[in-house]
Amino acid sequence: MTEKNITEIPKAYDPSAVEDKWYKYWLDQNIFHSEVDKSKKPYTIVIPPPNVTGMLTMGHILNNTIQDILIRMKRMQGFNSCWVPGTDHASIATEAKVVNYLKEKGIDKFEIGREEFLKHCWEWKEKYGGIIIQQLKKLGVSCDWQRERFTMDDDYYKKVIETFVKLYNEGKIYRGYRMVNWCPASKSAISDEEVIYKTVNGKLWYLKYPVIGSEKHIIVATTRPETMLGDTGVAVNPNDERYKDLIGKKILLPIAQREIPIFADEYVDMAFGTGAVKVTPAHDVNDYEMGKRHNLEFINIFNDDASLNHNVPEEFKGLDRYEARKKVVERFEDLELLEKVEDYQNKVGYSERGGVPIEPYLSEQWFMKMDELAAPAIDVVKDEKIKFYPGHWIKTYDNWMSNIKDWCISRQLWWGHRIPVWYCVGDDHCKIECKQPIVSVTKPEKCPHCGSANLKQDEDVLDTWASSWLWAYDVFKTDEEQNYYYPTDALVTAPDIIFFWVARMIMAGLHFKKDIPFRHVYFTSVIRDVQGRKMSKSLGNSPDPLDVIKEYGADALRFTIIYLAPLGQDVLFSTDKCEIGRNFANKIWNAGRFLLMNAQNIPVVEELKDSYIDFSDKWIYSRLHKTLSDLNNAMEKFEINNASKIIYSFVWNDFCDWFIEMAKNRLYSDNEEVKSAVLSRALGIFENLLKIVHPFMPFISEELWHALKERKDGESISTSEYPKADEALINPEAEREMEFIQEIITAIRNIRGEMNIPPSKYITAMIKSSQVKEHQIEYIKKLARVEEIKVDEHIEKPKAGASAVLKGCEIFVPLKGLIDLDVERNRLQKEITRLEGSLAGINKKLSNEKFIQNANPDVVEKERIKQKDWENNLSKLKDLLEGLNN
RNA sequence: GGGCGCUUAGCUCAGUUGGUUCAGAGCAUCUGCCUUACAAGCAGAGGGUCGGAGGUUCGACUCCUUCAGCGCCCA
Repeated sequence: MTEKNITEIPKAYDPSAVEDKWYKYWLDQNIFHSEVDKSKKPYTIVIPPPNVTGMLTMGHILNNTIQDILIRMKRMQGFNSCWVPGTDHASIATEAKVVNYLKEKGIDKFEIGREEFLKHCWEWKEKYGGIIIQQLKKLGVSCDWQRERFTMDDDYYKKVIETFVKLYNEGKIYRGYRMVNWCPASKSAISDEEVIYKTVNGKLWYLKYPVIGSEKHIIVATTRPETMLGDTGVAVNPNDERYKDLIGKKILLPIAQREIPIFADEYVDMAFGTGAVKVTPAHDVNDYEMGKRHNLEFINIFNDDASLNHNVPEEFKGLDRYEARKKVVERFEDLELLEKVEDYQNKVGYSERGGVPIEPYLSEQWFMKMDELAAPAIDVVKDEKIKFYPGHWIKTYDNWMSNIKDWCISRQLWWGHRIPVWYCVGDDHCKIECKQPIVSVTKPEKCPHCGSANLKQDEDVLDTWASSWLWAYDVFKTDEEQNYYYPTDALVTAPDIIFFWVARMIMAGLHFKKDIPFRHVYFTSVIRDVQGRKMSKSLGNSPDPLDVIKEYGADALRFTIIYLAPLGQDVLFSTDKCEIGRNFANKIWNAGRFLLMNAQNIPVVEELKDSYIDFSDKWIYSRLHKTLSDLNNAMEKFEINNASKIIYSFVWNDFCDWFIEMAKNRLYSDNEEVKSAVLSRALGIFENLLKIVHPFMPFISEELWHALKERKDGESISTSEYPKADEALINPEAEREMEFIQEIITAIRNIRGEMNIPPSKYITAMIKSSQVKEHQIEYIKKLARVEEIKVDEHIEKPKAGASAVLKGCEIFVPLKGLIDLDVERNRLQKEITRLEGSLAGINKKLSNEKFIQNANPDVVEKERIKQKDWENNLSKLKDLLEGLNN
């Protein structure tokens, strides 16, 4: 990169001018690519794969910025950083999109058949699959794009299939006719975790069922009257006196005209409704259990789209479940069997993807046995072999894992990993054994039992998570790579997939790789709008991250979102908050601009040693190394939000507000050697500053890093060495001295502010002290805009003037004719009041015998010193106030 | 019903092992400034007694109990 003409450096940082340029540079230089290198320690992250056809959201921005910060920092610290990106085929979501798309064109999935449909899916994937990846690049993430994976890549696909076969052979996968959560929209089973419970305002219908051989009715309450067509019993609690005499009798089910028993079961809650419940074993989980206990009939009344099937009276056949509900209620009214209707709030399970209420539905599905897989996975989290951030997620995880149920892994979909099971359709020679499924990675030639080649593969595909649970290691293709990169170091993910993904990855890792999949799990904040509502498409409250990047720059967005996102807290985000990041970028830009402008006229030297070093230099080194040390601590605890604040404060407060301002004195001096030393040193600090900033704001830091000096081809701040904290350079003495100067300057500025003295007016100040040293005076002059300073232990307070009392000194600002006595009295009085308050507290404490006895002697001593200092200051202030009144 | 989290300046949030130089930051507000890096800026100021109650302690925003409100997860 060539030297820039400084006059060309614009006053305001323009991200659009630099971001694309550097991203291309990083890719061209292959900086993000990692290869196995046994001489270096790996630092590995696998991306939580976004849906292949998804769009970038603010959640992705937060999540991926965090990962990039970790990866970039480790890369600079000498680790072999490897961040594997990729996408997830998102079986149900993608299939739904394609189905809808085809429907609009008048094409039906089932008419065109599986093969043709899958072609459309792949086309869709090719068309939209790259979008989110391209969007991520705009954010500046340093993924190893050569390693980009997709959960349906050929080799990954094969791993998923092999895993199924392996687990089947271990007896952990079985097929069963069970009640599952059925999504009538996608016509597929879904897992428990894909059911979202919503509170809805419904009704409670009280239906009268006539008891056979009696004039009596038994009244049952239900939120779903249409399911009565599948009722095969009525249950009451055995202890319920009201119904004791009815147990064992039968009722004649209205409409269906079926005789069904009244029986007793402990499960029934006597307090709910009438205490008698209708039992529909084929369409309710609890009823299913009761049905099994009492040998009831299981009558399935629904088709796979939740319309009524042939098991109901003619007039109901084909009706949608909600139409059927209306009609059942009408019929009960006609029959005068509707006792009453009440408003009722209940929780209804909705299909996460289909968006419609799920139907408990009996069907043949594949399940995975979970208890044995879960046991070791519980331990590694409990023992903190895997650490969660924030830690409170451990309990949630533990609770779920300890009550884990078998996992329904089959989906009645086509887009996904087709279950590697074949069935013998056979012919006349089939034997009993031919009914057994043939489980095989590749298609078997023939049935092992009867020899028939007439085999049919299972129509279903696997749940998406049954593929992505292998992500942590099967993204690495060879054993060598897996051995090197696995276990990965950190997983950064949204908390809502803790069960879907995190838990299952841990189980897969432990079971198949005999090791944890990652050492640290960072659960990100949830991004909300300023009103605290979740970002959602339907609310339209979710800004398009690309628009935000366009307006503020990727660095600004990255920094802002991190700055706003404390560990374990939700983030209330709005686009205009990106001013935080934009302004910060601009501040860094201008600090650089200032130094570079000076570098035009002042020679920069490489070798500085200790030439012309003064306390302000020592102080900024001290601050730098304290910052690095704090930063390390924060990052170790994954307090990334805190880290961003540490950086912000160092850059803005220490470096810009104080160090640069003080450096100006010497930069504008006549001594060329001093100027050169000061500027060179400032540039050195600034380069370190850029490195600290880089993981958070990669673009601007790269741009300025190159502007600082001539760099070799291919060099990048990304691969430069991260500064190490050096405890020896943390200098308490310089910090104390600086603090003293800062207090004096602030005191004078305060007087200026309160007296409304404009910056253009220079003033005189007197400092009564024995501690102010000669070399400090110029700094005080410069920063407090003072023309002349007198320092002496024996200075007398001038007649008309403002004053301030600090530890170790008194400050007087003569203001003949300018002083407003009332303002000055108020200033002093305010300070007196404050001190008196503090002193009262400390006096009380020190006069408390028990405090003296029980408190740590160091604490007592500290309090005594404070007491003395404050008393001293107080009496001086009182004298000053007194003097003012005379 | 079970679990988890939150309640600190007008707003959004920090506050590690309990000690009035930790009651703090950013934004917002007020005042004065285009001071030759930055008005996307500089300097100064006002503003909270830390949800309520009780307890432990010489001492609690910080520990315990309880109540109230808000949010999330699971059943």
